[in-house]
Amino acid sequence: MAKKGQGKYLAILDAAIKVIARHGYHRTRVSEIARKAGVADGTVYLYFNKKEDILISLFREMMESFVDGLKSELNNYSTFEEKLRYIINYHLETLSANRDRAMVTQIELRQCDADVGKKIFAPLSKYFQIIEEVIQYGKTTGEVRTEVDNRLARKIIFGSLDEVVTRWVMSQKDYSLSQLSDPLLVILMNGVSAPPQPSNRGLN
Amino acid sequence: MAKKGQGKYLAILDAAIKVIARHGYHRTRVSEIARKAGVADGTVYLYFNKKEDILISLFREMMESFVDGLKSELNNYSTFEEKLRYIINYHLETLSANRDRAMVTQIELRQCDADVGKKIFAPLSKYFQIIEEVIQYGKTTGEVRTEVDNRLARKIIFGSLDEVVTRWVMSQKDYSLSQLSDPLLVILMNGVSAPPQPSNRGLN
Amino acid sequence: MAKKGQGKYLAILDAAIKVIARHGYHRTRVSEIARKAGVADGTVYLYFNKKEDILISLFREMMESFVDGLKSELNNYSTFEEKLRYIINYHLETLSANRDRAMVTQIELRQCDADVGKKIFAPLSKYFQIIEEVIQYGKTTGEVRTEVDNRLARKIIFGSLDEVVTRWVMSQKDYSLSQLSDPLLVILMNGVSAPPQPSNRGLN
Amino acid sequence: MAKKGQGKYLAILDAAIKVIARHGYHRTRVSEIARKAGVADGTVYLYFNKKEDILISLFREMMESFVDGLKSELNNYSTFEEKLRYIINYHLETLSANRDRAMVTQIELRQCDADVGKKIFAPLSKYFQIIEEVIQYGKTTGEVRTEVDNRLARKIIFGSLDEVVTRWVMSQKDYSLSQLSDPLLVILMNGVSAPPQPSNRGLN
DNA sequence: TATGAATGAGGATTCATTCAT
DNA sequence: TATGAATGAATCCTCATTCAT
Repeated sequence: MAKKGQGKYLAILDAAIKVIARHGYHRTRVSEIARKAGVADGTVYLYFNKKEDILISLFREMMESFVDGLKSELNNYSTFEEKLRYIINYHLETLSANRDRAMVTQIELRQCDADVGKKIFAPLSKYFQIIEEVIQYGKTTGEVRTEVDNRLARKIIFGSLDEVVTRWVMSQKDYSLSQLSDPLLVILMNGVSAPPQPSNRGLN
Repeated sequence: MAKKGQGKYLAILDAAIKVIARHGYHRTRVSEIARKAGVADGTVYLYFNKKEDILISLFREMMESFVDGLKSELNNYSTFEEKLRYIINYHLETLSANRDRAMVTQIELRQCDADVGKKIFAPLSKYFQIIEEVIQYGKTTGEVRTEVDNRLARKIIFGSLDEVVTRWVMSQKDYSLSQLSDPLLVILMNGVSAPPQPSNRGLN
Repeated sequence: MAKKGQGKYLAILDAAIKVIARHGYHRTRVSEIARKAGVADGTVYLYFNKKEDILISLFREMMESFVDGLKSELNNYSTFEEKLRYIINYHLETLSANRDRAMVTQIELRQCDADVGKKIFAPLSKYFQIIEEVIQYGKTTGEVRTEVDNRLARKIIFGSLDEVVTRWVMSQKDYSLSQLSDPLLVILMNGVSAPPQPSNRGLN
Repeated sequence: MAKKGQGKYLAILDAAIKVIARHGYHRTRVSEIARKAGVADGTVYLYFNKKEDILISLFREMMESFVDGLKSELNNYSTFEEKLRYIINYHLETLSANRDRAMVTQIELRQCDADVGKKIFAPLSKYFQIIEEVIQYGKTTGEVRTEVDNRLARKIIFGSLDEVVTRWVMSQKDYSLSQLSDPLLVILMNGVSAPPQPSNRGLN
């Protein structure tokens, strides 16, 4: 039952994702995580100090691999639009690849106590930083208007992605997240408003 | 100690907001809500069936008054842009008016178990519907591109607002939410991208 | 099952005496005390904050009633010897009246952690004080040598009584403690040494 | 880290004395003893069957060396008074030489369960026997009144010494135990009472 | 309606002990 | 002999919920 690889530590994290996704963190008993990981209850405490630490480690591991994966590819793209498209694709595809993982990220990780919140913020803020850097890059290439506030734009981008994923996770339906990438990119780039009419003004 | 008005029911909800905002839902004891509301522990169960119901009622009450307030004013505006501006203003100002309330909405309400999630979705979806109707309205006035997917646009609008509020609630800093209304509107309307260069100017 | 009188508080203490005497404090489960007291597990925590507090309260209650009973009678005696005899009788009879109680006092109460030790010392020291006052009184009546150190004499008196009770508690045999009162008094008063021989010196 | 000498067995006992003196037996984890002894947790179980056995062995070793040391010297004294003085000195000096050791003897060793109590009694009773033999010897030399009950006198002597040491161990103050030897001897020999007044002096 | 003492199921955590190496 | 990772039984305490008053 226990996973190989880096051993019981990963086995416990893997089990935690599944169990927490199903029941929610607070309804999850440590003993159930242990059972699913194929270890004894006490073994969990050789790798984590408290139940809460499982959640925090879970998020840290996920965010780190998420951000690492994102960073490594991002340099392959040279325009802002390509970079943003990549972020959107990466975000949606990574999260839709594993619904359990997404569920933990979107729902469970927000509930926690203030302490947890802070510990979770650190890895998240690296992602924020990357987005803001891309926006800044867009300004240097002239693709992004200079009046745009980097931080606000980042909140809009991240907030949109996050909401899209949240609704997907909460929805029973099984639509594909990736199909939303292109329309999302278009709106983030151009907004929702129709371009000013080429105006038949001149015709009158 | 007990609030007047609609009596103990509201007193309990008021107390719940404060206590949950401070400690988080799961760390909040029913007895603490009761104490803060000035009623006996058992009295809480004359108005609510389970602890969970307090949270659900809390959200329903908040969303209903939120949506009612939004609806009643929205008709005063005749263009899509005005309507969207109003939604943004209303959302940010209503939530920044009471940090405790905002905290409960943004953080605590997401934690709950699947059941709770569903009960919470109903009032929220009314808000979603209003936003989508406004978008649809924008299409009829020609302000919104018809290719824009209503549901996706709604997710972007709501997701952006939600993220802006979430960062505000989590942030220690005390900046004003309202100041973000205008720049947010601009980006949602026009996106982040710079307009195509009139460019061939020099060619003429 | 629950005792009447001052209600559950006393019922729990009574149950605790019996259970702790049988199994020892550390082997005693709170749930067993609760069961014997005829209350629910949680009820114990309405009257005591921690398991440890049961032990402390137990000792405080016992020492207080012990000291109160001792004080009230002690004034009836006017010589040091009578007072000391009364202390000895009272100590031995009170403790032999309830073997469970004695067992808790003699054995279990000494084990505790430093914190407990300190909380237990306060009531005990009242008893020490009474003994020392009686010794001092003996000096004023000329019954006690003035070179005798009050504190040391108190330790000898208390230590002797304590050891006598400890051996009785630990012994399986069922001899009477009271029968030791008189010989104990004699030795404490006169020591073990034979008086100097009236010495047939004069006869030679 | 591991002590030399008889090897790990003694290292573990030494470590146990220190750790138990600091935290108390029940709060002491076997792993802490192992760490302090410089051995692995499992190694402890090559030398002791159960945690409890460490305590019992500890006491047995201490009592055996205590009794051996006492016996060997006791024959050097020929009067009861000298022998008793030696016992008192030896008891107080031996225990004050190592506060950790004393702490374990006085406090921790009393806590244990009935089973432990019995196993501990055997080595202790050798000490009791020696004291009683000395008392009996005092009767043969005429130094001790024959009415004195040997067992009771032993309890008084041991109880006094024990109480003196207990108060010293529990006290924060750092007074010398040895200084109590002489006054203790005087009271045990002669009691606390003043000699009968030669009184009829004035009549002559 | 209102109370709040009482309930008791539930679960995180500890730590003595084992055993494969 | 020695190790120390792994075990899992054991239990204190919390707190949502009930119900006699």
